[in-house]
Amino acid sequence: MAPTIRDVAKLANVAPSTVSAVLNDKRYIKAETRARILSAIQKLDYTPSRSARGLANRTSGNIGFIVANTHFSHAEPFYTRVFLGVEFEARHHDLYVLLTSVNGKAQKPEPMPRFLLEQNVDGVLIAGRVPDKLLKEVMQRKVPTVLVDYDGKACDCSKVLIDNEEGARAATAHLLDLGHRDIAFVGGEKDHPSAVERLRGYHQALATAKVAPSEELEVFEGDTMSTENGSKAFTRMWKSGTHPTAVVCANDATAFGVQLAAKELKLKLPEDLSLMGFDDVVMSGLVDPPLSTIRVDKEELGATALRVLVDRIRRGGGATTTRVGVELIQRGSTMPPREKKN
Amino acid sequence: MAPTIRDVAKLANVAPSTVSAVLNDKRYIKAETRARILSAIQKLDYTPSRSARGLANRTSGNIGFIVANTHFSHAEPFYTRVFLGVEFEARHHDLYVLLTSVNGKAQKPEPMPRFLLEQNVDGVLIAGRVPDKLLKEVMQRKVPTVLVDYDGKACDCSKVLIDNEEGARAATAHLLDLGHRDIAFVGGEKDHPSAVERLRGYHQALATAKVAPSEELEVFEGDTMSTENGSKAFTRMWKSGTHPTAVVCANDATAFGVQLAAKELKLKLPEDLSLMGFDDVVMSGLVDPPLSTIRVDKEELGATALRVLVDRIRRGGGATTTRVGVELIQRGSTMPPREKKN
DNA sequence: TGCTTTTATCGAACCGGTTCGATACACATG
DNA sequence: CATGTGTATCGAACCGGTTCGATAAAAGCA
Repeated sequence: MAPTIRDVAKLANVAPSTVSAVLNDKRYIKAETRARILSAIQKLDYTPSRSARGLANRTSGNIGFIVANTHFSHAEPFYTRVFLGVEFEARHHDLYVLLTSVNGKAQKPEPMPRFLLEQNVDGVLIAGRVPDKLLKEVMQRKVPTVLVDYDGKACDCSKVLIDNEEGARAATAHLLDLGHRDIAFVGGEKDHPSAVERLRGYHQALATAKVAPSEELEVFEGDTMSTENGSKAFTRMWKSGTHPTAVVCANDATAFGVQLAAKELKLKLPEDLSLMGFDDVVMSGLVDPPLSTIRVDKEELGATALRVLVDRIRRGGGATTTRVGVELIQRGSTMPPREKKN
Repeated sequence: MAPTIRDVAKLANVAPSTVSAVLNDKRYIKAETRARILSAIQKLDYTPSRSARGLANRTSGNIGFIVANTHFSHAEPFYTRVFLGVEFEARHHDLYVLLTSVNGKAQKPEPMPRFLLEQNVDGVLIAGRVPDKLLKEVMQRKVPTVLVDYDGKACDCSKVLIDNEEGARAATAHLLDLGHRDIAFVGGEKDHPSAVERLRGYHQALATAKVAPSEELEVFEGDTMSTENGSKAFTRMWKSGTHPTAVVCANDATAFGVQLAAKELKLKLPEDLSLMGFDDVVMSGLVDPPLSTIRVDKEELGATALRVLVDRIRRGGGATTTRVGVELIQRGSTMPPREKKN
């Protein structure tokens, strides 16, 4: 049988409540008494029971991590790494993380995650896009919630997001610095919050460099930011006669699509076309030429989200929005444009 | 405040213990009383508190899932999907799953997962290879443990493994059925437990078809089952004058290696060489020609592991070994051999 | 010296379940 | 009719923590 707080109390010759006070750093405790209790804890290898603790102060010590299954078992371990960041940080806060996946394209009325129904979490992290319906239901529960990498509109909870605007600005500025002036923006789904922000960053960089934007240079396709849609969008633009010397892509996946389409169109990379991605997925370093991109620190994203959540749980307060920084990674897909033939 | 069992009891005009009896399906309860209690539970939207429950029967309702970080954030979401299978199945058993990653190449004394130190799990699943030291320490804790997809030797806990032998047998039989007689086995690390079993299955299939095995047709390379090693091994064999019409590979990665090497050697696929992989990773469907392979149902692997664990927890008993089935996926990399020129 | 404030510890009550002996009625049996 | 057995429910004690008012010694102050 595991030792209880009463065992510790007996060994240290104090009342259980005194041990509890030491454990929780409350009330006045004589230094000598504290030492005696701590040594008793050591001797017995005592760990407080989470169930008992939870029962007494009606907290669970758990936080829930919700992610769409479609995002999670994706080949690119983006949210996996976000989760690892969360779990690692949670260790410092004495919290357990309950990971659950929900059906991303929920047609049928999907049940809520158990830990919410059973009120068994002190807070919830929602990673990536999830169905609006779920989001609403979670909000109704009044559980402290933080959205990670998804800017659900009309959702007044805290958010931890990638600094998409700054990233796209840096990506575009990098191409401008290389001398490019005809820079396209190729995306998949046009309305995706991240895409919108990245497009804005692209515009800002152009404005700063006093390069006029152009409708023809901004193309989108379909309702996801996928390789296929990237490919289609770029092909359409190119065939319609718009020939940029560089492309800022909504993310790495669309960049791969552009890469494929460009090869199909007999363009030589990166000489004929410079390419910037966004996310820095594993594949980015493996394609030919390796993709220059904007790196997002996934573990840090998760760790930050957890800290924000803990803050809301412990200190309360209103909804906040935090942006985690990005980093430009220069690989082989970007170079100065060919000399213009006049 | 959430309703308690006493609220339910009051509403149904019974004692709390009677509600508990209904909840746990114990003792004699009059049908009419049960109905009254259930309706009260409904009306109040009552869910029993896990903490209180855990405290009373000193169980946590949690199970731990341990995986090496190197395996987990790998691009191929193998263990991610195993985990999803576990979590999904756990819902039916009213268990929460605590996922934690450990350092795969732990040189330094890494701390045990928290949930073990705090005795906060009723059982543990260990997915994939983890450091021997950790394995030993977990065993010492006497927590019910099940190894998933790792046959840790001298570890007398239950195991749930892939049926490697059967898979390789099926792969080889498929090639034999197509008419191949000169079938090679190409692997990476020769001593890897999975590779050993798969080689055995290959031998069995040959024996059944009364085809004599040959040393020249079995090649290995290096100490991992990687694309590079697959490529090297095949090239070496081919250049030494051994020219099979088909190859069974230790896994998909080595198969990709063989594919690359074969193209390098100006072989036309699949006409000149049929190829079988093993695992059915995401990439298998994307290469050219798409790889015929042996599919492992990762979610099922996880679900099975959880069921085995639950069984050990609830019913106890000795260590068992379970094999989960595999499925032959025929894609474009296999076809009958060319007519032999006599 | 007498009185207030600070420091230090105790112990009973409580959190929300589960367990199990006590109790009591209904019905069958000899 | 006495006795035994199966059915049905109750309620007190318990699981292992936390909380907080009570108590008292030590320190500060007039």
